[in-house]
Formats: sequence, C-alpha cells, structure tokens
Amino acid sequence: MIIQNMHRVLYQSPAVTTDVAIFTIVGEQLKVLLVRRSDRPFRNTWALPGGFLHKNETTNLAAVRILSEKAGVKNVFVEQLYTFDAIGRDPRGRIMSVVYFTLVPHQDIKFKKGDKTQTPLFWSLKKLPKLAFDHKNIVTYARKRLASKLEYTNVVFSLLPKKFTFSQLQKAYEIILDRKLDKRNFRKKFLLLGLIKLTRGLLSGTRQRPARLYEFISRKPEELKKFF
Amino acid sequence: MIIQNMHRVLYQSPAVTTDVAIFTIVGEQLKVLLVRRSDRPFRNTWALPGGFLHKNETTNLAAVRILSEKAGVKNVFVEQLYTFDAIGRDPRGRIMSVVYFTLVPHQDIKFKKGDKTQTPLFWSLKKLPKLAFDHKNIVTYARKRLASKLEYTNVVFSLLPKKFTFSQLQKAYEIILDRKLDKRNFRKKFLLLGLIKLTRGLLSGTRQRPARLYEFISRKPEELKKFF
DNA sequence: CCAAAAGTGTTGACTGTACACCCATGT
DNA sequence: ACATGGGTGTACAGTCAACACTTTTGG
Repeated sequence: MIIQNMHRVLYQSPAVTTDVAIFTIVGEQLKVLLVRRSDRPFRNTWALPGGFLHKNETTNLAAVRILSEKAGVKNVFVEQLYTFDAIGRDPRGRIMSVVYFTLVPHQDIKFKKGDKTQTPLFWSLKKLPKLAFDHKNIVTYARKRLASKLEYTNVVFSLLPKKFTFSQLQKAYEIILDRKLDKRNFRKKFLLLGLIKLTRGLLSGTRQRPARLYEFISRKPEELKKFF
Repeated sequence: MIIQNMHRVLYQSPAVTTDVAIFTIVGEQLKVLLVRRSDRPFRNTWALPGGFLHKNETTNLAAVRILSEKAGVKNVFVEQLYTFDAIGRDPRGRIMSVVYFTLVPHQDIKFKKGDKTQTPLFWSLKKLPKLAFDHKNIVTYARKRLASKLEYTNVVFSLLPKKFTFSQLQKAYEIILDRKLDKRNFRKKFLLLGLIKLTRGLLSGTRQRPARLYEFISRKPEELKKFF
C-alpha cells in the first residue's frame, strides 16, 4: 500500500471511474440509458451512468453494480468497451473512465424509486441531448461496436425476452444495423446457425395471424463463424 | 486537483500503468518484445515493457514513449487492447494496466545501448518464458486480437518493409493466422483489394528467380470490406 | 543443368441476394 | 370480408477453394 501510494505521488496516476452504456430496444428504436447529473461538474446535464470505483472493486464489478443500481438488472453480461483518458476530458483533473457496455431487454428494467437526484431515462440514439464530458464520443463508439458485435456473436439474445418471434429478432437486427433485411433470407440464415429452437407457444393477442415463439438454446455469449 | 485527490482517498482509485505488446516477425516466427524486470516484484522475470504514467501523459502517449524507449521505433500506430484490473494481478496492491499493442517491421528496431538493467528481447510466441504479473494472459489476448485484426484491416503493412515481395506478404499472413494459404488465391484476393501496387524493383540476391517488389499505396490503418 | 522460389487460370461448389404469394387471425 | 403481419422456395450471381505447370535466376 505504501508503495502503491508512492507511485501515485511520483507518477501522477489518474483517478479511475467506470461508465456504462446500457442499450435496449423500445418500440422500434435503439436507446441508451442516461442519468441527469446531480453534482458538478456538468450539473443537470445528461451523462452515462457511472462513477468512481468502490474500495476493492474492479471496473467490471463496478459496471455490474451501476447496471443494477440504475436499471435494476442483474445477472447480465457487461463487456469492456474502451478506456478513455484524454487530457481535459474531465474538468476536475486527470480522471480516466473504463467504459463497459451491455444490452438489456426492455421488459427487465426496473428503475429504483426515490432516486430523486438522478433520474435515469432511455434516450433514442437518434435524438440525444447534450452530454457531459466526452460521453457523446463514448456513445458513438459504443454504438459502432454494438453493430459489429451483432455480426459475429449471438449477443442479440440479451435484447430479447426468453421467448420471441422471428419478427422481433429481425427487428432487433434491423434497428441496430440500421437497414432493412430480407425476411426469407434472414430466417434461413439464422435458423441455420442453430442457436434458436421453436417452442410450443404462439404469440396471440395481436390483430393478425399469431406468430410462433422461439427461444435461444443457450443464453451464453458465443462467437459465430460468420453472420452478416 | 484538490477534488481529484479527494476522490482518490474516498474511492481508492487504483494506480495506472501502461504495458505494450510489440509484435514483429523474424524469420518465420511471430515474436513479442519482452524485458527482464530490474525491480521487484518479479525481479529478473520477463515481462511486457511498460510502467507508470508520467505527469500529464495519456496511456496512449505512454505506449508510444515505451515503444520508442524499448524498441527505438517512432511514428508507429499503437492500438488500445484492453484494460486489465483484476484484484491481485499486482502484488504491490491495486494497479491496473491499460495495454496497447503494435506491429513493427523487424528491420526498424533499434535497441538503445546502455540500458543494462532491462534487456529487451524478442521471444517467439511458441516458446515464451515465464512471465510476470498477468502478462501471459495479456499476450494470449493480444495474439488473438492481432489475428482477427488481420482479417478486416490493412494493418499488415506495419509488419513489412516499404517494399516487399508477395511471398513476404503471404508469409506474414500465414504466420499470424497460423495456417497455410493458397498462393494463387492469395494473390488474386489481395490484389483485388487495391491496397498495393507494383514498383519497378526486383528482389535479387536470392538464389532463385527474383521476385517483384510491391508497396502499399497508403500506409494508414484502414478497415476493409472483408478479407479472410 | 539443377534446385528453388516466382508467377499464372480455370472449374465446380457454395453462399448471398433478389423476389411474390398464400395463410391465419382479430376486428 | 378485409387488413395485417406470418410464413414459405427458387433462380441467378458472386465468391471461395482446389488444383499443376512453366519461368527465371544463382550455384
């Protein structure tokens, strides 16, 4: 400990924070969770949820904690995105941020009550407010990574409920990749991956023909051979 | 500054170091640069070059500095790999490392003289010595990233001299991807990318038919549509 | 003249893409 | 009965992978 602090003094180690980009799909839009800052700097400005590390906490665990505190979601994978440490990114001095990102099904989100000072809210990526610090950059970067991640992994499962229709699956891809996909080709290709299976259920209650419900065989992150 | 230090005390911010995985190809092998540690902990054990940040230095600049100090190479791109901050990765206490990686043509490397305490040496990835800290993991991770990077970027240019033969290019791919490639298919595919052009030179001095020399049209990192 | 790497095309298999109609339900 | 999204197959084009022989030089 003494040695560690010696280094801090000698080498001016920056302070370390963790921020988390929490994505979800609501309606037909990709959204990211933002909180309104209650403290200076950037008081009342929207920002990614985040903060300084707790004692003996890794950045990964901090990200999991923040996700739980702000969105009420547990047992979800977070992935390290990038470490941002440009000089001047935080007016308080040398503060770096190890940023994580994650995908959450909209239904699973439960905002805590009574957290009056920091109101979390999902914002569409197409209409973001002014963001604190360099968070605009961070969101843009996370957005890109998310899209490319979709192309060679099965992460889409973490955006969908346990059971889902093929249309929902396809919509998720279309929203994130930001382009239309062909229905028949999409079904063929995705079924061939062998990641999902039919369930006995149907989605009724819509005004149309009921859709068949599928589920992922495994809900663990995996790399795929290839995809889009 | 006062606020920054307040946070450090309150939140136990870890100390920050930067390590760099410097890859090159020598002969027919992929190698990574290691230094023998002159200080505790892990004194006399091999490790990736790295260290604490200097005053007002970003991790990126630290990586560039380390690359220059240890390998005598300037004007090279370094890319952030990952931030490692597991508890217990450094016996001195809470020390995280923001790791960068880079590719350097073997010819460009100039070791500084008189740096007696820390002897840099390229080690084949197939025969690594015991490594300090979690550097074994780091090297493995960097190795993977390098291979996948090769498949969708033009980074291979940073492993080759300005002018090079098609065989050298292909060897670089074969060594990093760790598999044989078909000569005719490789030439076709790579030429189609339009990244390189013929020069007037030939590589003579070998015992065989002289090979034509190519060069990259641009030596900036770019993303490709697709590749392997 | 021999050894060694350089250089060069074609074919068949596979993969990706474009495209249009009938079906089952709720209102 | 009709409006709405659910569900299905085929054909053509483009890409990928396999494969063998001739050329040029130095020794």
